[in-house]
Amino acid sequence: MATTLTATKLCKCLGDDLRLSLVCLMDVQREICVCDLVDALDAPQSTISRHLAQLRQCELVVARRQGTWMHYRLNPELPEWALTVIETLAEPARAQLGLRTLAPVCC
Amino acid sequence: MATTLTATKLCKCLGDDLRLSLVCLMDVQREICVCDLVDALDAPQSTISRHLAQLRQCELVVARRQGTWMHYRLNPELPEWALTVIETLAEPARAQLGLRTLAPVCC
DNA sequence: CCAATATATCCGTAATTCCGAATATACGAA
DNA sequence: TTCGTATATTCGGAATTACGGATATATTGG
Repeated sequence: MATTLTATKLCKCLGDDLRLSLVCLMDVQREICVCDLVDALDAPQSTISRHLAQLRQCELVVARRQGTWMHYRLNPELPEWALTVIETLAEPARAQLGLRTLAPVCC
Repeated sequence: MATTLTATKLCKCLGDDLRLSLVCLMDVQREICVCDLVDALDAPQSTISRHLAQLRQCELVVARRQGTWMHYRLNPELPEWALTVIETLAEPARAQLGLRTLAPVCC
């Protein structure tokens, strides 16, 4: 059920270290596939997948299937304000979370 | 215990309708006192106060006492990025939350 | 000191969110 | 069809957060 993205929902999505990491990584890299996310962030696959589902449900990200792989990226139809928030947070978040820009392993 | 404001913490603070409302109101009005907040937002006083305490603890807002009243405002020493996020969210949030610009009752 | 007002904190409970192992599903290749 | 890989979903329990009535604290005025 695709609900509209509200300010509160966006913040809820970004108010979690793991989800914020996911979003930040997608903000730099155009597209990332799940396996890369799984080994970039130190968390079990099911956890990553669950958070991705949440981001999808809020329409923050979209997925593209390529064979068995799923490629995620920020929803290109994100409202202006949402994108601004994400990009504003990207830098402090990267520092806070110690995100290394990841070299794509798979695909 | 004043901890540093991280991106995640900011988002957690803003990821709640009531707290987002509080922050938005402070973003327009320079300073607001609790009683005005209590009757602007439809919630019991203890709830408002609890959320204000949380915002204070994250150093998102600061309080000034004037007699029995407490005046709250956004922390003027907020990092740039945090302020940008708040101001970016202000408009969509106001729409989402149906915030009327409140006429100060007390003080 | 006492009363009144404004605000903060406590605390038990309810609601929400999070976790990750297990399991299911989707797809390509053989 | 069967296997192997990639990803998604389920589900029960743990952890976090939210709620609000009751109560505590702070301040002013008498």
